Amino acid sequence: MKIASWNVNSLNVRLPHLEAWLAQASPDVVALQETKLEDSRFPDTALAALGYRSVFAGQKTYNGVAILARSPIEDVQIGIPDFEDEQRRVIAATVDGVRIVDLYVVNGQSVGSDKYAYKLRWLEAVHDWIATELRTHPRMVVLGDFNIAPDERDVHDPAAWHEGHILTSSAERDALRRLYALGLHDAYRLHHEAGGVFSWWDYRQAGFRRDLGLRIDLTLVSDALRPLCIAAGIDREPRSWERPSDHAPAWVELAPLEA
DNA sequence: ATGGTAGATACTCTA
Repeated sequence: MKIASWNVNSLNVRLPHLEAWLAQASPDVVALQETKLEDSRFPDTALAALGYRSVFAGQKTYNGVAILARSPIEDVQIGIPDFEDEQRRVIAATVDGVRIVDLYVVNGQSVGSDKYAYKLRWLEAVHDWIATELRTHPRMVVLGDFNIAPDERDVHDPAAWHEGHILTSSAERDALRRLYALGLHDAYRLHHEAGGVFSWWDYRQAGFRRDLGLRIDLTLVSDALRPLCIAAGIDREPRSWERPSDHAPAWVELAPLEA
């Protein structure tokens, strides 16, 4: 079972990229972020033609998340329960017995800003919700654009991306460690100790050509799934295509599950 | 070097 995450930065623009990548990578489940589409405009018919069901929670201009799957998608949850938020950043559902939690984590703008405070509040709410959710769904994958680089290996220039910068600040990394403490494991790191492999490159300053990236798109597997996680990776290729998203797809492969 | 580019919307915000 191959499960992937991709921040497409406008599904309206990136539908051809998504279609091409689905055909070549053949994932079973895909979590999308930054679809930037109202639900009435979601291309569910085009995706169904490729064999994918879809559930989605979008809005105009900003945010927007979706889960695509070849198998039936059950028990869909939109947003964090008991956390008021107009921004469409969370969708969860069960596919083939695995709870999929798709997150588009708040960017945070700059350390100390109102948006940064919102990011930390939001991460706290996610933590408390996931803690509860794990009790009923021990087989869980939490994935998406985390907008946090876990450690120095995930940053092209740790001197520039330090503890006072968004995406690498101490408070953000502490929030990520609190998710790990629930029994969630960075699947990419389980299989790759070395750093220098990234999932996001700024459009500016020829970031991709110079490989000035960060690894901020993560797939976390629960304790129960960890022994079944047989591979993980980041597919850089779509970032090199014409008019790309600024993010590349990240994926994990799970061995077949017992019933 | 406080810029740069991209997307959506409406002449600016977010990332």
